[in-house]
Amino acid sequence: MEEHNRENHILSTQAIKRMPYYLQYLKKLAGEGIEIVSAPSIAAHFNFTEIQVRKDFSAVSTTKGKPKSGFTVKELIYDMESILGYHSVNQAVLVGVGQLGRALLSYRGFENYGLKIVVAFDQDPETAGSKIAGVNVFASEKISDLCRRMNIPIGIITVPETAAQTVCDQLIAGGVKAIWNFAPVHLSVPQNILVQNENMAASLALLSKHLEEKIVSE
Amino acid sequence: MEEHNRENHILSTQAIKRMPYYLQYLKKLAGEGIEIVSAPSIAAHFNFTEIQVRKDFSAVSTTKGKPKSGFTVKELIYDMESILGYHSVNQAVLVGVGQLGRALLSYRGFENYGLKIVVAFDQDPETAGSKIAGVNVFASEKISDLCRRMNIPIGIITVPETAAQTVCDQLIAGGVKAIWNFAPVHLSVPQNILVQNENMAASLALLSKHLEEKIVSE
DNA sequence: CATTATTCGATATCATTATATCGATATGAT
DNA sequence: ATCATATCGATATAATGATATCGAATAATG
Repeated sequence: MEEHNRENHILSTQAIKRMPYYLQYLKKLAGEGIEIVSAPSIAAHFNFTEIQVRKDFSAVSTTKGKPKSGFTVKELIYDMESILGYHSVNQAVLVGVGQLGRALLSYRGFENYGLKIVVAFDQDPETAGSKIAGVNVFASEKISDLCRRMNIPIGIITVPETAAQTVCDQLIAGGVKAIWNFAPVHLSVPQNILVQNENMAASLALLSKHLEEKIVSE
Repeated sequence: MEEHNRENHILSTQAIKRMPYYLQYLKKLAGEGIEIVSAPSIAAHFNFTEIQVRKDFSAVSTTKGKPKSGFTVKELIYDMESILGYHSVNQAVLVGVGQLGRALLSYRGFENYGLKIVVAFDQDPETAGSKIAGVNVFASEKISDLCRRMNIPIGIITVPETAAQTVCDQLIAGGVKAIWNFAPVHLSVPQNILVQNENMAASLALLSKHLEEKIVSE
């Protein structure tokens, strides 16, 4: 007799990226009092295929969908939030308190995504010592030491590209496990460290390519 | 007799995303006076395979690489910049002058990527009428009209998620061809309009998934 | 001037991701 | 109760993207 547990359904990288979109929409539906939702209706909203939606859901959901009706909105929300780690909060530090750094510090929404920026760093002695959006800013020399002592798993890099690799090395020296990199450079890191690049130049590349209409689809 | 022109080599979406990284590195090399570069050396730097680098290069380059030596740095830079449209400048408007909007307006680096933000919009009557980083801010009601009159191809959305679809519709009504969306929502648009999402929640999802070590590679 | 080592380009294979097909099951209508 | 229909899950196929293989080219070396 076969056992059907969730572990068979693997969650691909692409699927993970779609989760926040599903989640946002499901929460909106829940807010409107909708309790059951079908894969085809979700697919219609996002312009996905219903098969893809069904697969994505089955990869994260602990319960099955019901033929002819669909999935329970609340359960989907709960399951996705669990999978994405929104129920536990990860602490992060941010390095580089320029315009972008300040914007990220001021964006309180991250806590909904399980991320809390607890400390920031900046090279400028003026900025270091100040407090931005309730977060203390320290001098960059203290990165490694503080990260290690506070056992911080995530580092956010919002420094100019020339400083990015140095900062990255300091974060890793401080024991950080994952790096969210907003500098438009490639960072060299050891195997076990994840670098998540938020490279706007890359997005822009797709944009302008589209405007030239020579692109090959996605 | 077969003709070998560049048109055979198609440029995939993923390859386009890699271009800004190559470009950044190639420019650094050029700054150091390096004139020739090989695929294996580039691959080593990025932790890519040399085959991938070679394929990417051959998809954009007008000239061929030379066995035993490599590619001409200058030519690669020129070809990539052309492909990515950095030589011509696209005008854009930005809607939503909050923290993030201000950060983007202040970031002058976009002009290197062929993007120039010429006008901004905001709902708040205080903000509208002001000037941020040299860019005039107008009231949101004027979006469609101004975009159409100035023939703007790109709209940047940095408003809260509740307002994003409305703004999106206004931009499209104004004739915008591509949208760079920083709001964490799916936008519904006609077929011919490109939406490039810059969803930090999606990146965060991958980050925290990695921290749980349950992820399935990339 | 022949030999060797390195890189190139083209074609082939493999991996990942997305879509299509189809039988099974639940809901609502007759 | 039976039938029609919408949706489900599972398996199969297709598309996209990454990697491996291999002969050809060229620069450096003896």
